[in-house]
Amino acid sequence: MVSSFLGEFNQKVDSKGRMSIPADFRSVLAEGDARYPENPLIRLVVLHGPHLKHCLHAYTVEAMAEIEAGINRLPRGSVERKRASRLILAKAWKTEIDKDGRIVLPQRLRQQIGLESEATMVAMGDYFEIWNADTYEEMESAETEAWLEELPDDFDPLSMINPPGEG
Amino acid sequence: MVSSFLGEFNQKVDSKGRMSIPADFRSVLAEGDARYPENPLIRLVVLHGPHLKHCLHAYTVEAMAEIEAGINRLPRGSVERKRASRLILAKAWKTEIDKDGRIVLPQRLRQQIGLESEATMVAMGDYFEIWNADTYEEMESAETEAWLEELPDDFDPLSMINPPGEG
DNA sequence: TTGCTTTCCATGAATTCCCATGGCATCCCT
DNA sequence: AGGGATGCCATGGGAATTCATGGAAAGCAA
Repeated sequence: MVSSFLGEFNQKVDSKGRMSIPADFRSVLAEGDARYPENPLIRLVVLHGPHLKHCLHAYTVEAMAEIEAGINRLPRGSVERKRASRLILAKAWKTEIDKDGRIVLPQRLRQQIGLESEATMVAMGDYFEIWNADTYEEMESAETEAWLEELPDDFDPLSMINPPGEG
Repeated sequence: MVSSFLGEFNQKVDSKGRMSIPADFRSVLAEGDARYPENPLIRLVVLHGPHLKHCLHAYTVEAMAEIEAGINRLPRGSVERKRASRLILAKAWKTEIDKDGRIVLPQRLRQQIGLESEATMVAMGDYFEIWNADTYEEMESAETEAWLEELPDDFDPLSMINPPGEG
């Protein structure tokens, strides 16, 4: 059982594109990297397909292996498999966290999500998102406002979840 | 079957944000942590989503695992799942109780509920709430007053409960 | 060389760890 | 029942470590 990403963190991005990965996330990424700790440099995979306009998705190498396995289960030569490969595999970037706990995001990826001086990383369970901090804040407050209007004051998001064994 | 949180406790919060977890709660949290007692540091998860303005919710890791499982049952990539992740997983904070029986609440969480020097922890069955002691006292007395007006003098809250096995 | 990338080191702040204290309840022995 | 001893619990202070971050140095390619 691997633990999942939890929480939300802001980190600086310097002029070289360097960005600290929060310690909490590093430990999850380490769990999902069988090579660790023999090899102390923790790996991760960042997806940046065309469906991701505002943020990048970061996975452990283990979770990425499962995604790859899922693609391999599609019929060889099928349109679906080619499409999935093109959108996922071709748009994946594997890298390592350096000994200071940072990665260097290539300029191309920073541009794609409009990342400048500050990033927000948002846990989503088996992956986390990388946002421009300002963009994320806008999106989130807009979204929160929207559901605060729609839903009763005392709405609890836990009510969105069904108990097990109920179809 | 794990035992549930019971009772209501006040604890000091020092300038570093440290707060003792009541021994009664610790033992419930320990039951809900499969890693205990091999690993003597009991874990817990604190939720602080936007629906929680006045208090935080603290869960055992086991209860949190169920919540995560519920989220994972939602279709991958669905709006519901993303929303639940943003409101729950991204607003969750996993920590450990140190060997002195305390946790350190990050400043950000203390601010969210206006927690200063004294906290009240209120058992709610499978989780407990963390309040600023003053806020809780006000809220509770106001609520109690309201109930006394609405409800008949001889109202027994136990009447709200259904017997088991009756659908 | 020139520009770009990677490696290494420095620092301040924040966090975690470790030890000390005092209160309260319990236990035990006489 | 007295009265001490014991142990757990909540709380405080200070030391040590980790973390995020900035800058310099060193490699590499064009």
